[in-house]
Amino acid sequence: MVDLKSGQALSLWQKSMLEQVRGSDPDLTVRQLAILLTVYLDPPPHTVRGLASHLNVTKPVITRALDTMGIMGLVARRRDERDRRNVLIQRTVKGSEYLERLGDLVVEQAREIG
Amino acid sequence: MVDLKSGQALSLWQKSMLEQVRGSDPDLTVRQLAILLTVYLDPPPHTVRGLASHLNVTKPVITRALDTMGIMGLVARRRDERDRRNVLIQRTVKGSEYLERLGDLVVEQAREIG
DNA sequence: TTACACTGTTTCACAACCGAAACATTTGAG
DNA sequence: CTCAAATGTTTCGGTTGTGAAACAGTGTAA
Repeated sequence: MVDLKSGQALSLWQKSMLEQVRGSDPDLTVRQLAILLTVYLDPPPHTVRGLASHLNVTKPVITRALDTMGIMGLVARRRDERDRRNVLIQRTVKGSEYLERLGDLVVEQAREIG
Repeated sequence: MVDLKSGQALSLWQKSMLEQVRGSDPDLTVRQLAILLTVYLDPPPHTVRGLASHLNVTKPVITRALDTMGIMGLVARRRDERDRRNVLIQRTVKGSEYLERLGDLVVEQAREIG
């Protein structure tokens, strides 16, 4: 299924990056995208601390990325009622749609290579 | 060979993004990465004008990205002697190595999925 | 030669991101 | 109750990227 040569991998990345750059949507940074993907693909719960550790970045990086993507409607925050120090990061409909489009886009580009 | 499901595509992206973010190398922006990949994968010659048109961004974006990546040693600039208005963007050994690593990294993550 | 068209670059004011450190809130242990 | 530990956020100073517009250098055609 997924047997990728190095050259094909780079070509896939180029095509996908180009699609994202050319589009009118505001670009997400690489870090923001990594956070978004982790929130949607890894099992919850997701906390600021956990994401920071997982990505090997500082906590403020996560807070700021959540601010930005929160405004865009791609993720939501909620306090953990069991331990009110924690903030739980949650998925949104808009975020799901965004990633669905991204996935389809990559698949599309992959098909053009094979 | 390359038959990617949407979920697999997103998982591949997540893993690759995480590898890039976690690394100590300074992150390239999505735009910078798109430029770098285009210079190395599409046939030369590459000009500022051409890249700007290809990525659908303004010329200063290309100039600045080339400044940054030039300092990093990932690309080089040279004036076109046939038409000295043009600047030709050239590959470097360091840039080749950088993309080689990126390609291997994506292939590696793809293998873990299949 | 003179005027114009075309390159890539620089400038401007502004917004976004960064790491480190200080901060407020909440929890839990003594 | 009190104080230390843990959470996420905000502030600080500095760096980098942005679009629009002005810019300098080069080619081209009248």
